Amino acid sequence: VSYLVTTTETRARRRNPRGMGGHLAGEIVAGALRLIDAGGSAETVTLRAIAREVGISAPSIYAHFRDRDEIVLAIARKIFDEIRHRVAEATGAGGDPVKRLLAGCRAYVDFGLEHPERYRAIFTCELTPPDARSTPTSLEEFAGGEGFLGADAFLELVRSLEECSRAGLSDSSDPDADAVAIWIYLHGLVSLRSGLDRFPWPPVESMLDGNVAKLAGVRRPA
Amino acid sequence: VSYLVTTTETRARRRNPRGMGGHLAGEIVAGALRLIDAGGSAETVTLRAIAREVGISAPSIYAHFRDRDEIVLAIARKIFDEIRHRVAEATGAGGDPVKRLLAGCRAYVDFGLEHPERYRAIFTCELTPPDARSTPTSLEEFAGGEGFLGADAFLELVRSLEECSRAGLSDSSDPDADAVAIWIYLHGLVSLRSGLDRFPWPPVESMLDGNVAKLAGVRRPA
DNA sequence: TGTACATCAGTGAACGCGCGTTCACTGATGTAC
DNA sequence: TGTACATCAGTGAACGCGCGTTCACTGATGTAC
Repeated sequence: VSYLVTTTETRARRRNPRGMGGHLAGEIVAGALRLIDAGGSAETVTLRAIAREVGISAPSIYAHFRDRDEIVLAIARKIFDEIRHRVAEATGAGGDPVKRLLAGCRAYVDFGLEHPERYRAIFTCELTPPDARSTPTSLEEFAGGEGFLGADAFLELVRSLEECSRAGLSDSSDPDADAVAIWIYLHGLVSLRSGLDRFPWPPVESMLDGNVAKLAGVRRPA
Repeated sequence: VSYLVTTTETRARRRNPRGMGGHLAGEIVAGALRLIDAGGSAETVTLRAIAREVGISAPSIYAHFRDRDEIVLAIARKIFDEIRHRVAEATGAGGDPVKRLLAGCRAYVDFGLEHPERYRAIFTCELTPPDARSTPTSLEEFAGGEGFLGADAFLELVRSLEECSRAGLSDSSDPDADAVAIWIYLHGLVSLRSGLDRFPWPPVESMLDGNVAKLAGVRRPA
């Protein structure tokens, strides 16, 4: 006879004190993030699995979220916030514009490679909140609205490239278009690398700076 | 009283003639592809949904596939074959090496943008067949094995870049690494564009050739 | 030419499961009198 | 100080659903004699 010992994880959660019931919303999002980090795709992270992870019953979630979609949206917002924060921190760290552009790109890629499941999750679920309906025609208009949750992180990139251009450090004739190209490269790097872990990738450092510099029309840094 | 008319789609499928039962395998893969094209993620394409689409009962599938995973693998193989074929066709169409490199990239991207669901599907499901277990250390070793179903299409890219280099048309000091960078760019272009359809993307033509040329270290074509 | 039989392509019913969501509820904690 | 009551944080049981998979089967078609 063999036993399958399911780790019941008795996890003696004690209920929040009176008036602190709102804390559960945070615990729910945190639990969902833990599930994503554990390798589950955005679809494996079910409402019931979250409840199990947090240590509550499934119906308890409905006091804090209208439905499953609202949880997914909350997770996406949180992940995007994290990316934006890390990129902004790197970009604002000082140095000449080229250095700051490259630091921002590094921060973006580092986040993606450190948290491949989170990065993947935000591109697997719906990225646009349901209330954003109009179709923008310019970059500014797009970033101004709430069209794409990650718009801020991307705008940070555009701004640093424009700075390079203004400082005469980039011969980019169209910074907006080149920022898009860089973003495409960064996204491709993260998603291809973490999707194909058996591929003999060159080390990140050797690929990133040089290729971003090429796309940005920037003289290679020393 | 309101009726929900589910299009029962009586689809009078007649059984395959004697000895032609094997045809059903093809119909199953074709049906699954239709489901993917219709917008379903790789997980929405369930065994029962496929059976419904093809017009057979669910158990009939087991005569041709061991389980659901085997169908998914068959689909992935088919899609990769299609990409490889289109890239090889474009690369082999003639012209100077740079022209052929760019044509190959265009073919890759065109496929991805024409069939965003198919492209997404192959990167959502497991890409490595279960029998490939060793971990390669070089590009050649990787492409030699069956490690990644899409290896052939990528190798096509490496070869055309090496040709450019040999013909003195590229100042790439490391064609393998630059081919990786290009692939990353192409993948990023396809997957970001088709994931974010509300973003004001510049037209493909204006982005592709120029940026690939930059990454390849190739003098911009006229 | 007729008939028994094997083969083949595919079915229908059933299984146990996990899902999202609903409903009426419980039991601890603070508050008013 | 004691007690009735409202509020709050969360439950347990149940619903209908679609899933992958299994099992024993059916009914048409070709073949041997």
